[in-house]
Amino acid sequence: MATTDRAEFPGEMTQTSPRPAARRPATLQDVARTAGVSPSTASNALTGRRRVSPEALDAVNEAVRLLRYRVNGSARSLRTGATATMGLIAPDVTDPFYAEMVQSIERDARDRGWSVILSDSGFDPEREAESLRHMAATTDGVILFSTDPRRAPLSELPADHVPVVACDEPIQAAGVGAVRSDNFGGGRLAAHHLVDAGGTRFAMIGGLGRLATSAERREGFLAGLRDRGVDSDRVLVVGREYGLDGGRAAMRELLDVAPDTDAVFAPTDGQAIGAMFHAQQSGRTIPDDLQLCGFDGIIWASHLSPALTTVEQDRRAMASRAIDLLLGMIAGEPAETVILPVRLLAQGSTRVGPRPA
Amino acid sequence: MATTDRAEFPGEMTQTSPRPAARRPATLQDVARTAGVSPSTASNALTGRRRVSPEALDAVNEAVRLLRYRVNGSARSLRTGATATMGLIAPDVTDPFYAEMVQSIERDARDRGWSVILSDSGFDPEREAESLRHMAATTDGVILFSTDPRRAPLSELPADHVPVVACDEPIQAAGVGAVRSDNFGGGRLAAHHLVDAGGTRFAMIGGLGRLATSAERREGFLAGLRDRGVDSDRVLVVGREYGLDGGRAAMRELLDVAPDTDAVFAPTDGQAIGAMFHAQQSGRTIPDDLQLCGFDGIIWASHLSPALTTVEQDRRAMASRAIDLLLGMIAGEPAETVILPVRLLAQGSTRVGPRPA
DNA sequence: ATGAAAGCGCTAACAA
DNA sequence: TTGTTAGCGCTTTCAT
Repeated sequence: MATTDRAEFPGEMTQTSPRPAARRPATLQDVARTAGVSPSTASNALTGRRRVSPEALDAVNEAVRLLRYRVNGSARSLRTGATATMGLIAPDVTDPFYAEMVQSIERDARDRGWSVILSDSGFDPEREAESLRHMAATTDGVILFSTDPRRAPLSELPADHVPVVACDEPIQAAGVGAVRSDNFGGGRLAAHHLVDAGGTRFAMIGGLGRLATSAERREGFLAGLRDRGVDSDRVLVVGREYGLDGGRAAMRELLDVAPDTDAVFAPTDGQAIGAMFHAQQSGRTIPDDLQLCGFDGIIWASHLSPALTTVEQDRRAMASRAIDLLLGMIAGEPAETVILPVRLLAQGSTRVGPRPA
Repeated sequence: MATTDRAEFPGEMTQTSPRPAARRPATLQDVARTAGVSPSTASNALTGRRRVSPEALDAVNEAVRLLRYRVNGSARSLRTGATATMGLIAPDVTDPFYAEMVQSIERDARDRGWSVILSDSGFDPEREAESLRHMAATTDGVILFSTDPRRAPLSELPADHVPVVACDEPIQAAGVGAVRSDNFGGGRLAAHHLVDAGGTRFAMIGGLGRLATSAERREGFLAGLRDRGVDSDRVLVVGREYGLDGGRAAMRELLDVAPDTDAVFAPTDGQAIGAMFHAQQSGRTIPDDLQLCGFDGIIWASHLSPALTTVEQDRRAMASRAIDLLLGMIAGEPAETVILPVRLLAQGSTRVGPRPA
């Protein structure tokens, strides 16, 4: 590194150079010198934070092109205290719902000139807290799909608090932004639909899951059943694990305990699909023997046979609102809570209910 | 920001403070002062790059705890030229295969103290190149699931080349590390299996996809058929789009052109599953009417009815080998190419072939 | 509209 | 083993 001296004998240049001339990357100083302006003018030309004469601007841009200059992010961050990087913590990027959210958020962020550091918490509050702590020190803000809201991991953060937007999951802490769907309303929507489609013996699988979201959807579902005169005390609620396997297990338990169930709600599509697979492999026909409604609206739901009826979340909107909110908070605006509407996507796993006259 | 002065009148302290005392985060200087040592000793105590007396070590650690010190990554990076951050570029994190790879890589990296900046290229070489360029300037190395190997985007990088490991996809460029499965061998494995399971009229869907991986698997498949005496010129190869929709479209085309096909290979599970959905919805029974074999071994493959026979890639191994390789290259070791073995996961979408006596 | 100069927080020569 | 000091590349007063 320190041996920047040229070879003293031409012969030495002929050595098998494993790498093409590894020149020191150009600095802003180099650009300024080449452009014939001062470093501060070069800086202002590039950042646009101060007006610069057209000539200077051109000269700087030309020098940048010539020298293939790229700003040194570390130096800029050290100076300004900002990194143009945000953290993103999700419980399981293998789950299509989170995967879609990650994709949308990352694209949206990049389009605005931001980088995204990803962390998969694996539904583990420890990992989540550790990632959050790390990101508090290395990013300008974090979008968090929290795994355990009761833990309120934010209070454990170092004094320098990063802006945090809680996505999908509520978090009990002041100063935290939040973006999520109308989970209660969605659960209620599912209940109404299942009743209208002719369900008579209702159950919910995955209704005991650790995510607060699951609880909200469950309460909405039970309330929706009550709206229609169903005694919600008689509604079976089983299962707490997420994903296909969680749904399978819950459906197994359900068919064991209450084989005459004919209308089932699941708080996530992953669980609903796992449940559907198990029910079908146990010989049930959907929707004839059993009607099923999920939540999320992941792409897979629409490809299955039958396609899964589900309460669709507007993932794109959640992503962009979360970023709007986070960037706003980074810029000093106050934290807000955004609740997005959901809609019922009626597909083959439920029968269309009797049309009202 | 600049007004760090205390309020001159006690009364002013009572103003509604929107945020808890936003103290300046502690610096290493602060730690050194508190611990009663020099900055360099504090630095060495924390990084372990030079031996430090036990007393000094204790004092520094205590000061760190006391002041809740966290190292300023920008400053460290500016000084050392390293960021402890790697880039990860994948074409579509919504595809379970990439999602699983991203999850494994991220976990593995974090366990080793590295952060991961994610970029979804959306199968777009432009986005891919742009991300690569950006990461070349902000990370210490990149793991790249390239979308278009012929483009050889690496040659366009600025002179300062980051170490790059091409994962899953080959890249035509010197000095690039590579980790991928034995795609040719896997395709051949699929062919043998389908023949042994009684297939007679073979086809491949998604065999025209843009990824080089698809071509390798195709060639292996055709070679495998030839091994068994099948005239590979008579094997239909259709479809170029990825994902469930790509597989659906390809199967539609196939059933249209050659409805008597009874054994199909797809180069990715996503395509295979889409194809299976379409075939089933067109009234075919799998495996009775049509046998199907995919490639990747994603979790969904094992949940379907019937479960999808597939050539399984060792995703965990790919992830950890890619990171090993990348960290090695960052440390100055030469680029290598690692080819990992695959195995056939025989499930319900193919009939078990006649056992050889 | 421009330039000179200071300094963000850290690590690594170098000296002791 | 420790401390002193310089400087990584950038932005930003402040002065012109």
